[in-house]
Amino acid sequence: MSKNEFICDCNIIHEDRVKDTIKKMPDTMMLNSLADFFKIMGDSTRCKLISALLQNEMCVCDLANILSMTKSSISHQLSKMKEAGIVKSRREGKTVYYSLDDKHISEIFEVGIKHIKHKQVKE
Amino acid sequence: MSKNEFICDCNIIHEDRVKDTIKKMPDTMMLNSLADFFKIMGDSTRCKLISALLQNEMCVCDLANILSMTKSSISHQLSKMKEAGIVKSRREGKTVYYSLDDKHISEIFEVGIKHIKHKQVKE
DNA sequence: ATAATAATTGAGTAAACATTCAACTGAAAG
DNA sequence: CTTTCAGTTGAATGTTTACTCAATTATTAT
Repeated sequence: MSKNEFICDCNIIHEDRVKDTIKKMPDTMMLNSLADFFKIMGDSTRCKLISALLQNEMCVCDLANILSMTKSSISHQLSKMKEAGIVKSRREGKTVYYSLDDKHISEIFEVGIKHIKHKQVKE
Repeated sequence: MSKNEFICDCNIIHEDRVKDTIKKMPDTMMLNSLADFFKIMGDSTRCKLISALLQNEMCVCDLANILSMTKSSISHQLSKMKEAGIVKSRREGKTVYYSLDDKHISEIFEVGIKHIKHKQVKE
């Protein structure tokens, strides 16, 4: 394999390791989906919404009060989370109730907390 | 509790549920840390780096080749990931080897993939 | 010493994104 | 029918952030 096959600006150091790694890595689509998913989790407003909805199903107004934010911003975030398959909603008269749409979310929260504690130990 | 105690622009609908939820939610610091952690995971370059490092310890040059990106951008990302406690590095001569710094990362990846499959089923 | 190479760093730029504001829907009550 | 309230939506704004480019550091070899 010549150096020119590589697009980047440097010489390759460990060809075998590189080839082996590329072979074993998940496909790009999966990695992009994963990144998109974590991107949705990676915002403190959305993390707060998730942790609230882990306790109870609630309406936009409730959630806005809990986070001390406007209904508008909460609604914007909920709609992103809904599109990402994290929450679902049901309407009851004028009120729209939101709840989590995936049991894995609590699992992901727990593992995330584990990581944070792992990090704290090292400091 | 009067409506004025709430800072947001709306009337409260389910006081009991709101109070109960606030009581049970993790503290703000933990939720912010969680969000920061997921934010680091929420980028496709960093997800690719993680999935490469799940296979092998590697140097910046290897990783740049695998991702077809410049050493500079890889180095920038690795330094963020290091600060977040996700990767660690060791120098051997001119070469710096990176590897994952937390066993939980693979667990988080797996749960993330579970979520994506859950979502795909619904579509 | 000097050259060469791996990696880092800082400033600059363009894209992505969270919140605000104002206007608008949809449903229930008078 | 019109008023009221919960929620949504789109445009605008300010911030964050990923990548680029150029310069610099650290290490090894000549």
